[in-house]
Amino acid sequence: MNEVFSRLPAVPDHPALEEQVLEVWEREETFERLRERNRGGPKWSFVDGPVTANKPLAVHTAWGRTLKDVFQRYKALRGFDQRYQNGFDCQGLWIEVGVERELGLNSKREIEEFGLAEFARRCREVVVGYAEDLTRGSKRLGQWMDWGNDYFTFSDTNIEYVWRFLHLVHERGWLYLGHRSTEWCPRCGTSLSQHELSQAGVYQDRADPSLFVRFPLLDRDRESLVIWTTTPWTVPANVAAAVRPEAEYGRRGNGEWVAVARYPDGPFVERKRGGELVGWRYQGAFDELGPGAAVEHRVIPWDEVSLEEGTGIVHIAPGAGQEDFELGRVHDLPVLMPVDEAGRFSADYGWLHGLSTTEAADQIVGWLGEHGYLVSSGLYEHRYPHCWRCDTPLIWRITDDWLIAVDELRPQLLSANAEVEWMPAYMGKRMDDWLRNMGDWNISRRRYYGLPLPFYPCSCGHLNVIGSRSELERRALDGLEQLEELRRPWIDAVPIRCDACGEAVSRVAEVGDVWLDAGIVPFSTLGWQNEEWIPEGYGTGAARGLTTADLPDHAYWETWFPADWVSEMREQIRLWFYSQLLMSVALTGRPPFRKVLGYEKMLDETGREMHGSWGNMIDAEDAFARMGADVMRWQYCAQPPSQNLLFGFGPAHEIKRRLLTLWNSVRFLVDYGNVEGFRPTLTELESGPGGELRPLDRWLVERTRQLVSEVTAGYEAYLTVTVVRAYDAFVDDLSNWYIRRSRRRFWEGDETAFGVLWFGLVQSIRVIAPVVPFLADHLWRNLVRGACEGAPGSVFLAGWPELGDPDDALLAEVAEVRRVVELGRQARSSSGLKLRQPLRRLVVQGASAARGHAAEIADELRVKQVEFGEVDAAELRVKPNLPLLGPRLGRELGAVRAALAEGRFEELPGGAFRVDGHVLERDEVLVEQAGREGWALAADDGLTVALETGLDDELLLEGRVLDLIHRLNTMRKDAGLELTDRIVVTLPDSESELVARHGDRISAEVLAVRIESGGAEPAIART
RNA sequence: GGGCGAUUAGCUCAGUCGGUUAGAGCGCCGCUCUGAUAAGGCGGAGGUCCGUGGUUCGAAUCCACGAUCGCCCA
Repeated sequence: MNEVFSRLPAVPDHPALEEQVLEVWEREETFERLRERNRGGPKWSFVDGPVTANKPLAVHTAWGRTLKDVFQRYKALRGFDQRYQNGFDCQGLWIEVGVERELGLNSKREIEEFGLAEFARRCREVVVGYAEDLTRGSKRLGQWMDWGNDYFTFSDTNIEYVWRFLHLVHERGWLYLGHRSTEWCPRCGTSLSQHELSQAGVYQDRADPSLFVRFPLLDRDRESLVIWTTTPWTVPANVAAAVRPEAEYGRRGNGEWVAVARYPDGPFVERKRGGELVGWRYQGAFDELGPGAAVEHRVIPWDEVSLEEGTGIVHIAPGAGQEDFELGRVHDLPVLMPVDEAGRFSADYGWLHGLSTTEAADQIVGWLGEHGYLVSSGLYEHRYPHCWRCDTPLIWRITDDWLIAVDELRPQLLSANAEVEWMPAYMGKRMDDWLRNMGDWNISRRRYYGLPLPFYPCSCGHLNVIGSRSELERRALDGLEQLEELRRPWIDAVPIRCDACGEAVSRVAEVGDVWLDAGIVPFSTLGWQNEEWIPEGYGTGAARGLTTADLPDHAYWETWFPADWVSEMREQIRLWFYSQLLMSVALTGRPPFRKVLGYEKMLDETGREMHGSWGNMIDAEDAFARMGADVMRWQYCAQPPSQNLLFGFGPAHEIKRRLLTLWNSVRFLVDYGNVEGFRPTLTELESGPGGELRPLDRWLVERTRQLVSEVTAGYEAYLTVTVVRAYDAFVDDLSNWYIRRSRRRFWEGDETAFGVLWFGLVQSIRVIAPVVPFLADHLWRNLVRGACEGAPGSVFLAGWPELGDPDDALLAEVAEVRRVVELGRQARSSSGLKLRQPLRRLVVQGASAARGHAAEIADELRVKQVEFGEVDAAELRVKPNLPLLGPRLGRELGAVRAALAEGRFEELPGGAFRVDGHVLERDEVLVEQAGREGWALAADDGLTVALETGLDDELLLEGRVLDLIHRLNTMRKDAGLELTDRIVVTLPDSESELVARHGDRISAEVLAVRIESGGAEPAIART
């Protein structure tokens, strides 16, 4: 016999099933057909943030990719035309540092010796390799993207678009070369931008030396200033000491001056206002080494001097600290910069020459001690910034960096951000805070593999900024023939003619911040201001041969910009979301996205950070193999985005069990549907199930409607957690109410029940498909495609169910029935009467809506009769209806409550009560019943059920029948019989009364063709 | 140092507009069902709702202060 549905194994093998589905998608070009189907439909624009191509897919990245895929799939099911362009981030420190490590190079000098051209080629190879890895992993995750049509930020096209932006920035007068103190990574040999410093992991706890240093005063005999520092290497750069003018300072017996507030116990032999100390001159600790000797060290005033830590006298080294530098400008202090790009002391510093800032620390402390400058030293634990890439502690150096002034743009940025809908909302506030407080954008990096800054400053004072490749070619004096890519080292060999004086001028050595590369994406990939559409025009420079992406024309940009939705982790607020916003506002005055979904951090399942070295990192491949992509996706989607995700195999196990309920429900339909020859009707997905619907059937249909409307609302709000929760609740209702209540109908072949169950399952599979695409499509193929003529081959080609609004009254009715049943079970449980023992009667009070479902309740609780009415009980419990009585009685409520609790009330006709001098109307109280002999009661929220516990011979006999049926069915199972096998039952003579009175029932329940008598124990045999 | 958020059962978290006996999942214990069975159902133990004070007839919920943790900024 040909079965309509394929049988399902008892437990799904997710990874195997997913591989199968991937093959089908590939073979049948399901994704291409979906895109074809939606072509010309309304547009939904999503722009994918570039993923750095420097490692294979990680479970962290898979979170974001899942969210992107879920909403793209949802929108596709709703008929939206989409772009599906994936992107890779290909330049910058991430890439460089990885290659540097791989090549065993450890400084900029070694990279230059290795050769920049070869270095660039190696960087490209790494990007190509990881782009392939990431693509493979993302496909395995189920992400539907236009793979092969990706954007790569190292393409010349992308670089040109950034140039164009920088050109405009220069025209507006926002570009400048800043001479400032910046955070500097001595290992990488470059400064860092403010937003690089804002990345997670930059500020780390760290124990540094804590030094109290004495500077002898020049004009005051045997007196000195005491300062405090945690960076010994900055002491040789000291030029001043700052005091708070209005604070009080005191001199100790040994001549040391400190702030009184820091040492309230004194004793001090002399006290002065800080202002009186200003101008005092002192001797630097390292003056004899050279640079310090030429400096006049003096005391300066500063209102910001902290009286919370240190000595209240602050060591000022403008060459080695940010505030110091700013203060130095105000007071016109000399700048001593003791260390070079690599953080090593320069030749001017005598015996310190060549030492790094960390190597020098101990020696400096020793030297200060030996020469009488050290008061004391120890260790100090504090948060200190580290390089986001190589973890080296940062230092401060004075550098000339290219910056974009943001003050003029700031108001526009703020108003643009106000138009963006952020989810969760607090992330929008974070962006707002950042925009209000951010400083100018440092866009230069002294590195190699990155966007070449198109700046050509001429000695005549004119700054040439090149805005495009053609402009470069037009103005080039030399080197065009060797220009492989717009990249170092090739571009450095192309000097241009200065616009102002006509002299030859070279490019600056710096490359650009990676966030320029990423921020320009909504322009460079969509063809902003591009006159003519160029097929495969994006694959230029380093991206040549890697992608088939076109460079579209401006009309296309107009169609797809701004993005309707973007989604990345919270960190991107100050990174990609920011750079995009700034570039977009500068170029167009508009925000580049309408809605943003941000999400928090991923941790391991115990709440710790995942670290390779801690052994708690989960490899994506491992997760695919052991939990499967659907389970991973479910785990991501079940997570409120405003909270950290605790990811792991433990939660995965739980999810598998939950998905098993769905699986079991489908399996139930498949098994019995096959047995009974059920054939679903495709049109019923639109029209609703056919046949004579019973109340329970109508309930499942309404419940399905409710699910579709809840899930739709969840997707529309970009909240997957709502979707997952609604789905979970639905499956529970379908399985534990509809199927359980209807079992008998299924094994009697009730077409209507099959149709209704099929309807509920299929509709639910359709709406959960974006979250678990593999499982959903697998089940769709079984339940619909294989069973219905002309059915769409994939759930993703079936559109979205349009079922209308649910009937809330019916849903509420059944909810009440279930409450009654739950209370009934409680009552049974409390009286110790198991369900296999039938009981005579159940009385229900306070559940009028459930009245029409008496038969269901009776069956569910195995009682002969259900009555609705007053529970006649020994004790009446009356509670106040607080929302009504609170406002009415106010202060007297307490006494009334107490009186009710103690039973001091009088029942009045019509359901009212007299209590403590007040008359409480019927609706102002909640009445419950409690205990009476021979009854088991359970009550909750004004609903009471009473179960009659008395047993008579007939009930006892029926209990024995049910026990026997149970026993025989267990024997069937133990014997491994099929659901349809018929048996002969042999029973001992002691059971003859059961057979005589209930023989037919027993036969029907255990599928017996006849019952024989004999033996000492019941036995069965297959016929 | 400044800002934001959090603190509820052993663990992870819900808790609507202030309302009656504060819930769920997992884990634990017991029971139960047996035609979903490597499942399902019910019950139990387990709570100083971070602390203190205030507002209110009534506070996990609102306010103030404090503690601890996290995040962001410096």
